[in-house]
Amino acid sequence: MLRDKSNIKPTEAELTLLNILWKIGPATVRQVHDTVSQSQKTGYTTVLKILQIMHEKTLVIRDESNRAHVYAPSNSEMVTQSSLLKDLVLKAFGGSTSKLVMRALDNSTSKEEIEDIRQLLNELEQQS
Amino acid sequence: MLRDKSNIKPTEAELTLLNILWKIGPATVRQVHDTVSQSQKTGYTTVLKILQIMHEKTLVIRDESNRAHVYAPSNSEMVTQSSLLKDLVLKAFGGSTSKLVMRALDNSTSKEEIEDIRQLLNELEQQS
DNA sequence: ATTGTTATACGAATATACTCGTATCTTATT
DNA sequence: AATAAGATACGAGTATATTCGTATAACAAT
Repeated sequence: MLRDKSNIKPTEAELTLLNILWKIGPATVRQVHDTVSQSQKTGYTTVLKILQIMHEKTLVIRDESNRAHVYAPSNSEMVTQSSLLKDLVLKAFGGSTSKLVMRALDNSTSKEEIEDIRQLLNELEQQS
Repeated sequence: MLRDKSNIKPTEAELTLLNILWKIGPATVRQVHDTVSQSQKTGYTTVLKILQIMHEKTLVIRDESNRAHVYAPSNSEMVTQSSLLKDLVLKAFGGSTSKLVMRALDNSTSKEEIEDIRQLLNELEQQS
């Protein structure tokens, strides 16, 4: 069974690096390593290797025109977030998005957040 | 670093079996295997082994008073769902639950679901 | 040109997840 | 009692994820 390239689920380490690339934009291994090192101890070649694997999986694209390759995410943060949510909805919420949303919303949700979500619900309703 | 027992993340195979246990209630390996077999081909001893591992991880409890042990989830579906969501919020949404919720809600959300969520928002607001 | 710095490539060690065969034990049936 | 059925335990093979050391190549500085 061939995997749908558009729907590869990044592993935990891969997601960490994707978060960095979304934040700082296209970057070299050095830059990614510097950034990730601010929050956790990781070897340079570890970051390199993971980016290489991500390239094989087409999770990132890379520009090899310079000696230090420049990596960039293949998919936007939005697309990846949607994909991860879809996966979780299927595996833990019986396919029901509203169940997931209702579970996500709990007492710790602030008034501002509640208002933001209300606003979005209004917009969604008008569209349909 | 010791792991918080209440916050162990089940793997994909483990979550499949947990879903079955939540649905059919406490069950023997045979019953779980019969159920999982309805949707996928899996060996009996594979199910057995995974349940044994889950027992070691305290993801399930088991009653050994009869020859065929009876397995039951340690945590409710609700608690596990919340835990998985919390994990995803941290790893893919910068810790923002409302970002996750807003990403989860898209055009495919039905009017009924929208109304359900509105209702929940009202209740949350009154509580705080 | 030689040396030092910095890059990629590659292989290997380790950890975890998943799968299943075989051994062994318990209970039921003849 | 002997056999069959059905259960758990255990070990091992395979796959994937993660980590990093070492080799080698590219470039810079002297």
